[in-house]
Amino acid sequence: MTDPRKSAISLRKKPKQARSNELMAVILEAAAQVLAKEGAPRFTTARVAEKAGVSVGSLYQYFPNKAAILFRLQSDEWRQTSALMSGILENVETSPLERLRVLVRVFIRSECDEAQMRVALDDAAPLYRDAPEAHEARSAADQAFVAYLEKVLPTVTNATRVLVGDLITTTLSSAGKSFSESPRTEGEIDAFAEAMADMFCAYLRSLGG
Amino acid sequence: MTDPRKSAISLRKKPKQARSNELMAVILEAAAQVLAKEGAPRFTTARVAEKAGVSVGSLYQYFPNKAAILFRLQSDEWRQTSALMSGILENVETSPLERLRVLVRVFIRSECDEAQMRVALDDAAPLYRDAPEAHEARSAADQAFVAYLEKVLPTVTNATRVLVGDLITTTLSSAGKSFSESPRTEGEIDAFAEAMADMFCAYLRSLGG
DNA sequence: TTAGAATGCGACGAATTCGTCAGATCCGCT
DNA sequence: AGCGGATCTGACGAATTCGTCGCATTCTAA
Repeated sequence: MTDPRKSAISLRKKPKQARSNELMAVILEAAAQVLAKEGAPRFTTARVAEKAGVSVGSLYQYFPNKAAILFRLQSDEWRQTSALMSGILENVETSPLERLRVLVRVFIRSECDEAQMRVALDDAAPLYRDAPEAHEARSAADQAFVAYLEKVLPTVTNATRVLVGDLITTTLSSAGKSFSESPRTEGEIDAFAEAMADMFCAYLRSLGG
Repeated sequence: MTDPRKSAISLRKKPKQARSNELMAVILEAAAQVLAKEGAPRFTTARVAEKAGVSVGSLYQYFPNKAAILFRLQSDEWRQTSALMSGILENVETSPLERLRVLVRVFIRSECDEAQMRVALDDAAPLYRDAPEAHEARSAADQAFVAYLEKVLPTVTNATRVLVGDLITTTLSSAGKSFSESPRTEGEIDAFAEAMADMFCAYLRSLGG
C-alpha cells in the first residue's frame, strides 16, 4: 500500500478462539511499549511483533496495517481521557469552577506523565489522521464539556457555548501536549496547570459566571 | 545515516559562486511546495530536487540531509512569525490589550492561510526536533512577549510574567495549529480568534491589568 | 586561452519497510 | 484418535528512501 493514510483502519476480523483476544492485548501492549521507547519513526510492525513474541503474520491477521494499530492506541487514549474528564466535570460535590481547576490539573499532569507516549502518538498522526473513524472518536470529550458549560454559562447562546467549549478543550489538549514535549519539573507542571486554570476561570467569569 | 534525528543540521558549506545562492533559493522554494502539496511523508530529497529542476547531488551539496532542509523551512517560518509578532506588540498607536487582540487575529488567520504548510512542517518535526539549533530559534518570540507583558502587568513578579508569557504563547501557537488542522470557514476563524482574544484579555485583567 | 577550482549530475549501493502467502501448527469436537 | 477449520509462522517480493561518488560541465582568474 503506497499511502497508508488511505487504508482501512477497522479490524480485519473478529477472533473466534480465546487465543486471539489475548493476542490482540499482547500486541497492543507491545505496540505501546515500542512506540514509547523507540518513537514513531522506528515504530514498525516487525518490531511490535518481535516485542510481542509473535510473528508479523499473526499481527496482520487482526490489524490490516500499521496505521490500524496506531489508531487503536490513540483511540484507547481518547476514550480513557474522555471518561476521566466526564467523571470530573459531573462530580457535584464541588463547585463548577473548582471542578474545572481539578480537570486542568489532572489533565496536564497525566499529559506530562505519559509524555513520551503522547508525543510519539502525535508524531504518528499523519498515518491515521485522515481516517473517518478518527473524527468520531474525538467528539465525546467535547460533548461532555458543552454539557458542563450549560450549568456554568446558562445565559449565553448555544452557539457561544459550543465556541467556548471548543476553545477550552482545544487549548487544554494542544497546549498540554506542547507543554509536555519539553521535560519539566514538578514545580513547573503545577505552576503551568494553575496558570491555565486561572485563565479559564477568568474567561468564564467574564462571560457571566 | 540510520537515525536522521542525530544528524547535523547546519549548512554543508557556504556558496562561493553566485549560482549557488540561486540554487539554495530554488531548492527551498521547491521544498516548500513539495511539503505543502505532497505532505511530510512524501517529502523526499528526490522529489524536491525534481521539482527544483536540479539533481539530488546538487541538493546534497548544500544541505547535509533531508532534516536540514526541513529545519531551514521551519526556521524561516519562526523568524517571520517572530518579526510579525514583535511588530504588532511594539506598536504604540493602540492600547496594549487591543494590540494583543490584533496579534491573535493576525496569527490565527495566518495559521489558517498556510495550514497545509504548517501541518506538514509539524508532521516532519520528529526529523529535526532534537537538533539543538531548534530550541534557540524558538525563544525569540517568547522574549518579545515577555517584554510586552512588562508594560501590561507592571505589578506582578518577574517569574509570573515569564509563566504568563509561556502560557499565552504556547496556547496561541499550539491551539492555533490545532484549530487550523480542520478546514474552517471565514466566520469560524474570526469567531475563534475573537474568543481566544477575549480569553487572554480576561486573564490579563484578572491579574491586575 | 587555459588550467584548475567550483559546481552540477544522476545512476547506484545499502538499508529499511510493508504486507503476503504457502505451509506448519494448534484447538475443539466427534 | 483424528478430522477440519482456525491460527501462527517467517522468509520473501516489491517498493521506497537516503545519501554517495565518479565524472561532466561551468566558471574564474591569470
